[in-house]
Amino acid sequence: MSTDALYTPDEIEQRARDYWDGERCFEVDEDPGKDKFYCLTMFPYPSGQLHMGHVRVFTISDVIARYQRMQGKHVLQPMGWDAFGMPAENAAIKRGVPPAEWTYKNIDYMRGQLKRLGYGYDWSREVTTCRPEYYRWEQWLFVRLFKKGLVYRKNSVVNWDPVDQTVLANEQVIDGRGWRSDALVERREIPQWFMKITAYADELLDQLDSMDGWPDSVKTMQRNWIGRSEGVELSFDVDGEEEPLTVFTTRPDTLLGVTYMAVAAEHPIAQKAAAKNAEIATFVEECKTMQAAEAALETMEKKGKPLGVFATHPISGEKVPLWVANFVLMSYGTGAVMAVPGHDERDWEFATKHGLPITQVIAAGDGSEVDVNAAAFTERGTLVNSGEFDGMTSAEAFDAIAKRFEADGRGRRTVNYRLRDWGVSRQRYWGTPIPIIYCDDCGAVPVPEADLPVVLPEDVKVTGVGSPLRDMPEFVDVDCPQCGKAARRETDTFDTFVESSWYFSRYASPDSDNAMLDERESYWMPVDQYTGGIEHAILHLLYARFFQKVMRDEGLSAADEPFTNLLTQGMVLKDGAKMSKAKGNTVDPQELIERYGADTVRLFMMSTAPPELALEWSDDGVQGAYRFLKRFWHAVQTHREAGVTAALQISSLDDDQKELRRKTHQTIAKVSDDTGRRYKFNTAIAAVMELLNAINRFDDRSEAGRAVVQESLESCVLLLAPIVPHICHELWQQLGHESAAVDERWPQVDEAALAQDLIEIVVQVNGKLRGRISVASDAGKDAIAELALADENVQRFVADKTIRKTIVVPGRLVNVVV
RNA sequence: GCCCGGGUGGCGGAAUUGGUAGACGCUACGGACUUAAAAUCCGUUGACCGAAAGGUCGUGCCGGUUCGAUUCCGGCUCCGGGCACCA
Repeated sequence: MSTDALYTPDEIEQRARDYWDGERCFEVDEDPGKDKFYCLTMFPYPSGQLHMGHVRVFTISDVIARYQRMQGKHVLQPMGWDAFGMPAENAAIKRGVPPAEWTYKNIDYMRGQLKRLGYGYDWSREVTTCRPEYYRWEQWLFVRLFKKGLVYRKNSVVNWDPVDQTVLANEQVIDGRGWRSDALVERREIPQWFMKITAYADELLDQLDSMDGWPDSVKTMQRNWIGRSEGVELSFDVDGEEEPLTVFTTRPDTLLGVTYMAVAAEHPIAQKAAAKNAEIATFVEECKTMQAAEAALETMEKKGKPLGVFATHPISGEKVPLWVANFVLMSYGTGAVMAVPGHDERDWEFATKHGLPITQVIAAGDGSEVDVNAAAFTERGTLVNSGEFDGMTSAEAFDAIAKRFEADGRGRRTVNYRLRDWGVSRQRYWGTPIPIIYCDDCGAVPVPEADLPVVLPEDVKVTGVGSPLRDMPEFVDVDCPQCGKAARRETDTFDTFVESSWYFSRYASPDSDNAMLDERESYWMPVDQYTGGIEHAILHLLYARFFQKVMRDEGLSAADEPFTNLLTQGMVLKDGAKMSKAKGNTVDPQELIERYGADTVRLFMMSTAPPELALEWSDDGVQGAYRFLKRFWHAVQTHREAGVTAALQISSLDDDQKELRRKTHQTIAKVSDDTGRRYKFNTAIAAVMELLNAINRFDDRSEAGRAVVQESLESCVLLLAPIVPHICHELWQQLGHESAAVDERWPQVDEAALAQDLIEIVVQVNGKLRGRISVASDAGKDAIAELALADENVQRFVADKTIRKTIVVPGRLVNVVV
């Protein structure tokens, strides 16, 4: 074989890229006459270089985009940068480089990597969130929401590092200590800004029911996260307190089983008791060293102390002891809970540990024995030991008790959500400045629209202690926009989830400098296909849905939901663990691209596992992908070297030619379904590999034989074009086409080519495989059964036994039950 | 702890609606080509029994439904993701 027929990915991929760039293939306008398809990937944080997880998700999305383009859709696939975040500050602390400089340098490098991988992005729409042109609009929206009452300020808990005098992210707390200082982390309450996502809780919940394009697992997680529960809010009088203690319960039917109550360490009742009692004071102090993360809270040892204070049970009138407990949080609900140890697991454990009484007030609905001293009985049932409510079902008692409280004015039915309002303040430098000015006279005043954006100074020194913004008088010292008096600018920045909650819309009008979104938004939104990591199933995807509704209600969009279809991909693992620098098990995509080319990397990623599953990295698997591309390349070269191919004459094919043609069209059908509907690219690739194996085995150099091979090879090229676009671009031309593969339509199945005279059917006896028979594809059930029984091996198992039943599944199997 | 996933050969995985378990690829082994190596090509490859035909077992564990279960149901177990300041 001549040298120029060798597979040389470097040159081939360069030529394909030059063509796409030269023709501006992936730049799209808003053409109302065309059927749009908006294909989006969760944009990356510019950490420095692409990792395998990026390569995987971007390739999945690019395959879908290119497939949709071959379906004739007007496809938008944009790319941008989620550019604010902690790593830039950490790099700055470590190397003294300003975060902005570090970030922009990373973006430039990673953009080059993305281009080398051949993704079909419309780079003219690139969005970078750390640019004032971008973040000014979220400042603008924040001010609008402030005026609308959807934004408010309240105290909330952070992890405080007493040595570095700084707020730590949960990630920076390791075993309860600061990651840099190693100091014991404290809970500290500071005033922070919140967005009222709870105002949209019901809509966020209800709409999930009609989101057919989302995986059930993600919808279930979001439902549970929102956690809507109907219950009753009721109050207990407390000895020596003016104000009654209010609690929420979803199980008012268990009310007579309350044997104690628990309040948070920060609760005024606990504080008062601590002032009088050293032991309680010590315990309350101890509660401060807890972490803010819920996982830490839920897994820690449940501790408490009796306060020596009693509440009066609102129905029985009995005295109920109050405890202070480390698992009750002041910031959630009312900071107090009623405890029913007989019918709640956590209360049961706490009561057992501290010798508190356990009372049964619910009996099993089916009358079976219940022993609440052995374990909490958490099911609903029939009330016992509950005075006038005895004999009611849990549901009846719920109503009766709720009514009683409503009549007394001591409580009310209410709906409670697990979902909490979104705290958007971060005590960090590298983020969007929160557009608020604090005035001694006017309070918190939003920055007027005309003064936006509040630009983040980029020329700073980050030390890791305190906030750089706070030390910059030119940033902090401003006049109050309302009264003109000297005032102070807010130095906190937004949670970076704010930027990622609306970037998908900004891609439609990335250059709009007089509006957050313009009329182009209505052409592209909602996103047709959104692809990203399953780790974003709740937070990012819920915040983005919330923002979409907020933008809709501000008249910026007509869409209720931002993402019609969602695909969540698994992680890339090596040796069973997530690839990460910390574990030292990363594989640099750049090295592989340089060695094998982008197509090999893309092919390996798509062929080794379906998108949703975790993908186990394998160097040998990459080799296998490379080998396949070489075989593919050589198959086309071998075919070409035999000269020009004549037109295919379908009517005059022999059996072998028909068989290859059948395999070709079976493959088209399979790959179309796998790529277009199932998103199982691994089995799509396996099917094309099978077809190529069949082509290589097919040794018919006749004119008709070569025509069949031509059709098969062309099918392979088009079916693989979304996955390995560079090699397919080249091979398409080599197969004699003037047009570019990127502009071709997806191949169509010729149903006639699929027809088969004889099919194989499996014969089982008592569910065990005993033989195979060949039957006419249109044979009736009786004929199939007769043939099955005639099989020699089947006879061995049936011969001397009575046939009780014969099950015939046409086209599949026969099962003889003896 | 709570919520959501997952567990199939030596490995990644396939089996789409309850119907042939192991497609396709990798590894390993054997062979061809080569002075040699690389590359490439051909063959074998779940375990066990058997010369073969063929048989027995087998999809994390225990149990159930069914003519038939990797698939459905109940109970466990291990691994992963999320848990509101990693992105």
